[in-house]
Amino acid sequence: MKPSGDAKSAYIAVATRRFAMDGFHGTSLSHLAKDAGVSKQALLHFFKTKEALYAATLTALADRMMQDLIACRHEEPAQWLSDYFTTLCQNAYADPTDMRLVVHALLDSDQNARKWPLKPYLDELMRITSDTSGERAAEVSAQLAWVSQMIGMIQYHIISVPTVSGMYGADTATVLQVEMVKRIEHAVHEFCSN
Amino acid sequence: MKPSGDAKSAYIAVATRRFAMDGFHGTSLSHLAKDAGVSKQALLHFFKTKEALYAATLTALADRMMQDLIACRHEEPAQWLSDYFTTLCQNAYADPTDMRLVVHALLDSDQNARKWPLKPYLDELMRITSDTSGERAAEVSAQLAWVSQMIGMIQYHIISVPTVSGMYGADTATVLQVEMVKRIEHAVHEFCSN
DNA sequence: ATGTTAACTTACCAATTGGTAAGTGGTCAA
DNA sequence: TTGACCACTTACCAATTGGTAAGTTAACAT
Repeated sequence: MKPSGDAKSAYIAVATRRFAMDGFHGTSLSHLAKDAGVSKQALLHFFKTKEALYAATLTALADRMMQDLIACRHEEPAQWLSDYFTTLCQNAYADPTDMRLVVHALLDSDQNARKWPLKPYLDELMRITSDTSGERAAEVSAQLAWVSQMIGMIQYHIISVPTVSGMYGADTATVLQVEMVKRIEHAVHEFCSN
Repeated sequence: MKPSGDAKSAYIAVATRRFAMDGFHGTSLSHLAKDAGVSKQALLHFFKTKEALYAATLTALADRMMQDLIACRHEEPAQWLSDYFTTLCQNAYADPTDMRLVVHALLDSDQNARKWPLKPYLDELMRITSDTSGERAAEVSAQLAWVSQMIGMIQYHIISVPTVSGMYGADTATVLQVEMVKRIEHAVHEFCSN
């Protein structure tokens, strides 16, 4: 018998990739099973429904994003944020899976009121940003706006890469990537120094 | 007999709403037919496949976005951009359909290399931005980066409204909307005055 | 009156969907 | 040795999918 946890997380890994690519509705259990090299019911043994597997996928995503954020910890909040956002963007060029999954999940979020597992991650991000601002830490909405703007800017940019590349060529897309990282650093700098 | 053009565009309107809500894979021809109050084959009479209907939907979207952009025309490019982006955002609060559709289309764009109908719209936006900058109109990628950042910021914000509302309450979401419009104006101002 | 065409409808199709039921074979504690 | 349990498989299911084929109905030009 194979160790249980391994198989389960392997299935989540497979599901993550496919859900990120094709979304919830674009992914079938049969495809997932074929990707994982097992029968469809192997998945349903661990996750009672497709929805449950999707939920597990999103929870794992939230854990990963929180880990990545913590991994960039730095004494200076400004440096922390700058490091985090730039590495987030750079890594997403190599593997856009997580960013795509977040956006897919956002688009799905109306129809079924699912408890959103990314809230702790967002809260932690807002806590860090509140440390950068000396006395004016009052307005929560301003921090939420900035954080939302930053991750939105990164995630949207990542999901638009294939389209931009198709429109203006791979060269332009590459130049745009460099430009975007510069803009991220600029945005963090500007936010932390006023 | 009903006039042909009316019915066809009515079907596109129905499809637009549903594709924007549930994406391509989450929408079935039967649902669309029920929404439109006709049989499934009424749709297939005008659009040979589901893909073709989706493509027509995206083309209509592109036309609409171009129209909205032109409708805001102004002597001053800076004013034009400011007007356009703020009204785009404001309208999207009332009806997020178009913004959601764009994002869905972006996520779909890898798997099938479809000719992207929004390119003229993007080109026009970049033309306007190039008018704002006096002499430094050289770098196309910088303009593309800015334009992509602006529409990304707006579209991502719009699709995240339900989630943010669920996380932090409708009140916070409303405050965030006001904050976001201010940020748009600030971004346009900053871009046009350096 | 008649033929043509456009805008549909009902009837049907194979393929795929998410999910259930009932095993199978191996591991491990007693 | 036995019996429980776990990870998994094969077999099956009703429902739905996108799409085809063959009418039907009404407007309109000739």
